[in-house]
Amino acid sequence: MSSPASRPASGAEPTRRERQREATYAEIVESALGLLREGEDLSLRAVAQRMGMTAPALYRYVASYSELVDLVALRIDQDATRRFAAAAETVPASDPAARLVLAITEFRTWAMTSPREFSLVFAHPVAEPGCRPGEPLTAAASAELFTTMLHDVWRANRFPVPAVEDLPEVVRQAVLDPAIPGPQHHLPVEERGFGWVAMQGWAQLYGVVALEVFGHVDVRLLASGELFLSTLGRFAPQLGLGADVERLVGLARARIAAA
Amino acid sequence: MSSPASRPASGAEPTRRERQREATYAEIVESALGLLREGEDLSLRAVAQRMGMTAPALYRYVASYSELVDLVALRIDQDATRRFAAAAETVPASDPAARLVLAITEFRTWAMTSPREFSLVFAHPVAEPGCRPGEPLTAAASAELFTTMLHDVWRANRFPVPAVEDLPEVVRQAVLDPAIPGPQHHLPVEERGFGWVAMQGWAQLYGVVALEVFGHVDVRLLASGELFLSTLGRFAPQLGLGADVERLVGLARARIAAA
DNA sequence: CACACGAGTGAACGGCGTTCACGGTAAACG
DNA sequence: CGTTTACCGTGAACGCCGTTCACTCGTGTG
Repeated sequence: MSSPASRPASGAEPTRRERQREATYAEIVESALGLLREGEDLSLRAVAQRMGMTAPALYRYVASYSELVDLVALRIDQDATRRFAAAAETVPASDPAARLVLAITEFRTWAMTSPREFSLVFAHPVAEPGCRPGEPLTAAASAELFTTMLHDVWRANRFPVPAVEDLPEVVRQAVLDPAIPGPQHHLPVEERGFGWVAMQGWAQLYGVVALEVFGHVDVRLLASGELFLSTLGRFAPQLGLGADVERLVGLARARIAAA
Repeated sequence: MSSPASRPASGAEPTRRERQREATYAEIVESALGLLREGEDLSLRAVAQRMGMTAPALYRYVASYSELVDLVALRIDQDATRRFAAAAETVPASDPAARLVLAITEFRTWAMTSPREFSLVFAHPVAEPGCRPGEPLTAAASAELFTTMLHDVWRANRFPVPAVEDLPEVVRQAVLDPAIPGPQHHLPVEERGFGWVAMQGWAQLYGVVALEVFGHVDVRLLASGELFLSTLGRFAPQLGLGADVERLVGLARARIAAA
């Protein structure tokens, strides 16, 4: 059954074989990404062929096709998150609202230009038979980034968040023990209401982007991104950014136009 | 290439062969639905076997596997829409807001209990390689239903909608010539701003439901539906239902608890 | 009656995920 | 040093898939 590769844990330098193995892992994911980028189907055989190997050999590294997909999805999420962060960096840290807006605008642009990658990461697990909702995806780097950036906004302007004790029971529990890593863990208990606002914001963002990517929006509206922008404009005031809405939406519009 | 079945258009009664053919069509879709319901994989061979036929025979009815999927998705959308409408009917037509809320709550419940059907209809086209965003899906019965119900709310309370001339250029064009059939077509031009509100509302609803179905929400929050309810509560005021929010959210909460 | 056409079949092709028995090569050990 | 062991990769095979093609019925039409 070959347990998931006996990593040296914290042992000293990795041995030759281990380095080799790690390199092959990387090449597998890289090849898979290449396939996706070129519009090819993602399959074990195709990945193997790209590496000059045969499909069964890949089973020394992944237990199944779906594990390969998970691996790739994880990597896509990480790469994309780096890209979102880079978009935010184009503006000084003293303007956290602008950074947040640029990052989520980049999220939308990325999703529109890489729909297959997007759906792999964000709409993947449900297509297979015999799966129930629940069990959140591992790919959460982007969610953590957005939460952190929203947290920066909150640190700057302390927009109002619901009191923990006013939240419904289940929500309170979820907020007090967040499933996704991030800055919420370090918040004092009284301020954990922030997490609830973050979830709602994420739902808004994800919703409009998914709707656009999956083709449920009038084609003529897609390029302009007006639906996305209006969602942005509607949510910003809840983040204490009411006075800044026009500037922020303008920022997002400019970035969309530039893409 | 056998154009898509030479229907008798508006000709008198259908001939024997045509009735037979129509029945087979129906049985194909029915068998496919059965497979989905039972958690089996959807495949031409499986559908054929279920009907006591062989796979190649299906090519007399559908041109390809993906056309079968489209057919099934269309049917799922229709069935589900009937279900949403039935949920609305449990409350008098004099209370359009309650009807709308019950319908979309049923939409969420349906999506959560039939995730594969949901993703077939609402997250389908992007997974295949070589497809660009755009070209909206045919499955739009549910969208039309929700728009109509929102329109009923608007007729009752005339909540404010943006003036057509205030809308961005592309939005105005889309609103003046809607892609989805519905009551907007019969609206006087000055009132077409309603369509923009409808799209935004649909984006909200779709977003939170998709997020939940695709497992990007804390498991503990799923059953209660609090994220959905809070989205509802946040959007209702924009529909001139500010005074009614508690009642409407209560209605939705009760229906979720009952399911 | 003869004809044409529609529906359905079986065989086949290439591709897929996956399993398995087998070789070779590099590391690990005495 | 030699030997053992563990790992990496192969080729063949299985059963599934979508799809094509030549073929056979049986029915409806002229």
